[in-house]
Amino acid sequence: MLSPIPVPAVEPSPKVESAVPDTALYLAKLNEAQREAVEYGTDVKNPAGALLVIAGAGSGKTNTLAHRVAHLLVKGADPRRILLLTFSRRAASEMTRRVTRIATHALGNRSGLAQGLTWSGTFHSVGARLLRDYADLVGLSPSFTINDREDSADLMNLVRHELGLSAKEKRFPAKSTCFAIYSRVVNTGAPLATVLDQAFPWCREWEDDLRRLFAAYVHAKQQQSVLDYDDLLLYWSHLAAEPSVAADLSSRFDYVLVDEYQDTNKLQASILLSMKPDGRGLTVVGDDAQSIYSFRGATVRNILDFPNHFDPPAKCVTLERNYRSTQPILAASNAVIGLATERYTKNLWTDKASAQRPRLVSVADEADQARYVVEQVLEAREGGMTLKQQAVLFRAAHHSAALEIELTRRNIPFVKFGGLKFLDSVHVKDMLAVLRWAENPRDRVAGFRVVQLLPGIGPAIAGRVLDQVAERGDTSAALAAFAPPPRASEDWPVFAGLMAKVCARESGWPAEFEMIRRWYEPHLERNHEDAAIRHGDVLQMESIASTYPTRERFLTELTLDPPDATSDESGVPLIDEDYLILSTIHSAKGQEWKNVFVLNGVDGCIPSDMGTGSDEEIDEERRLLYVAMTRAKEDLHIVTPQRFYVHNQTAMGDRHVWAARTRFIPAHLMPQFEARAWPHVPEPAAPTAAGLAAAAKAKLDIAARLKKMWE
DNA sequence: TTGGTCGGGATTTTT
DNA sequence: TCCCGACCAA
Repeated sequence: MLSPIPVPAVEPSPKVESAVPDTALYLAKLNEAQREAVEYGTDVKNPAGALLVIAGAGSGKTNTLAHRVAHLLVKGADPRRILLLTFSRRAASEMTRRVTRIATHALGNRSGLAQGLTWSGTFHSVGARLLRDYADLVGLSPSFTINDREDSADLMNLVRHELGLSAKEKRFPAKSTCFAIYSRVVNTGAPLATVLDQAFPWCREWEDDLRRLFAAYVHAKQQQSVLDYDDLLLYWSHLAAEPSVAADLSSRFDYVLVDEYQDTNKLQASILLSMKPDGRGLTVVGDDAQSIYSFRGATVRNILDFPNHFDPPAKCVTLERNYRSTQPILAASNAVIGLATERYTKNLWTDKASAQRPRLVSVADEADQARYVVEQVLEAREGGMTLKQQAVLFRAAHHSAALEIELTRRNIPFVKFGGLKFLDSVHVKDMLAVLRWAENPRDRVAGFRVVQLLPGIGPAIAGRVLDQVAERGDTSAALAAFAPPPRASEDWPVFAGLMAKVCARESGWPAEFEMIRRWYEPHLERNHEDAAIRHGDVLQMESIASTYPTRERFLTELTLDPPDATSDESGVPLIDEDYLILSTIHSAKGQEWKNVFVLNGVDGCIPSDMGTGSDEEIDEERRLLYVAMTRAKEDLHIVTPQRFYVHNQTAMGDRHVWAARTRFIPAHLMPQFEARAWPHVPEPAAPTAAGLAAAAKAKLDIAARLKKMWE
């Protein structure tokens, strides 16, 4: 059943409209192209066709988009009928904050309007919200739960065992690989065979088994009423393609605005096109030179082909003026991206002059790289630059390992973005599994995990418990009736009692979190050496939990938008404390710092030796370096260790390799950089005769001393 | 059936 | 280095 869309309660406000001529203060601050992007087709009674904004790095993209939204509100658009799709929730809240600020200037005390901007978030989170509204219609239980990547891989693994694929002679691909293949097929819409050829050639031989596995996986998800990330898009796209629903769905929103459009995939594009088939009210913003998510199925074609999806073609505005970086940094970045095989749609310029070219620093190894960064960071701080204004970027999360050790040793606080997540730790997952199982008793992965927390219960008995629960359709009753093995007889009734209370929502949210935590504590102590640190995490989770209104909201939002920073184990720095930023290049998207260090500017890291298969992959790695470089406002250091250690790779004897400077900075680009070696090696002074004699004497002395040890 | 130990193998980036 | 499956003892 579709609920009618509420009529906007916003009364028209002629006073405001007439008080805001085109030269309004907030518009006057924009440059010409930005203003064009902000003002295009904002007659609220008659939204114009699609708009594409190509916004180069540092060209004020977020600001422009925020102004456009604010401008729409000023012109009388209903904030509840604006859909704002951003890349992360962090980007969404940043956007809301700016819109509020701009609207406050323009609207005075009516700025509360921006609070009504409730439909903003990632494709996935918006998808989840819409699907709860339309759950009945698509045959979903409204209490469906969402599996994160690990959970999805676990489910894939359960299914794989059931199909007997784990007992093959040759080893079947790992569960996470299976899931990655599945996900890529869904997101690109390409046939399995193609995906295997292009991205997973070493799994080619398993095609038939994989197809069976995926069919069973889909079946299992439906049985258990769980969705994975891809399902949120997949269900949404099917919903939007269904004529009877499509009209209702698309009429919910007058304006749809999408940020970081270069990182959307085919599925996401199809959703947009079915929501706004004629493009009216649709705005997408992005930069084809910053597309770095093709491993997730994103395709630059989305942004390049966008205009011609519509008739007449979408209006295009290009923002080419860079407000972020100094001229030498921008010149070097342009030179790097200029070597791509594909030509990009714009050339960035700036008038921020500087004499300092980006530095290309050669160091001996990763240890020296870490020391160099620390020395430079501290020096900049001496010069008045806070740690927060500086960032260290790298291709893969583990590249910062040596640096993290050095920072910890020197007591320099840091926060790391990307890589291992809060959610990936076992204790966090254990707690979430209890909640998820209570929320959705059919969620087998969650139940399987929870039941096995009890000593004396392993996979076999856990399987039986879950079968009982499924049979009865009532978790509390099934658990109460279950006869546990002797070893678990003491723990069992306590556990069954806990689940009964949680399932019945007896204590309510968030009180039940504390109840579960108390039950979990002894198990945590028993299973982990470092229980104290983990316990701290669980307490932190408890305080996060209390900020959500319901259990369902907590679960959904935590899986779709987990806290993405992990920090040094010595303690999470307080918000107002100063700390250095460490981040994967992917997680640095959209951000900027005064002083930026790029680690491991060598072949094998950038480009990653995993991504050198095809020209497309190499170009993506090149864009990655471009993204990293264009984060810098004033100073940029690309560090190239001549020797670095190989992690997580088939150790063919050698634990390290001799590395060459990244191929993206060939010799003819060197004039763009200031090359230097660190530490500075002074010319060795020629030994004097006296010195040699002294050395010879020392050698003898030492030899004598060593002998003496054993006398 | 559980839970421990042992050995072989491993593909980066995230919603 | 860490993860996963195989194997074994209780």
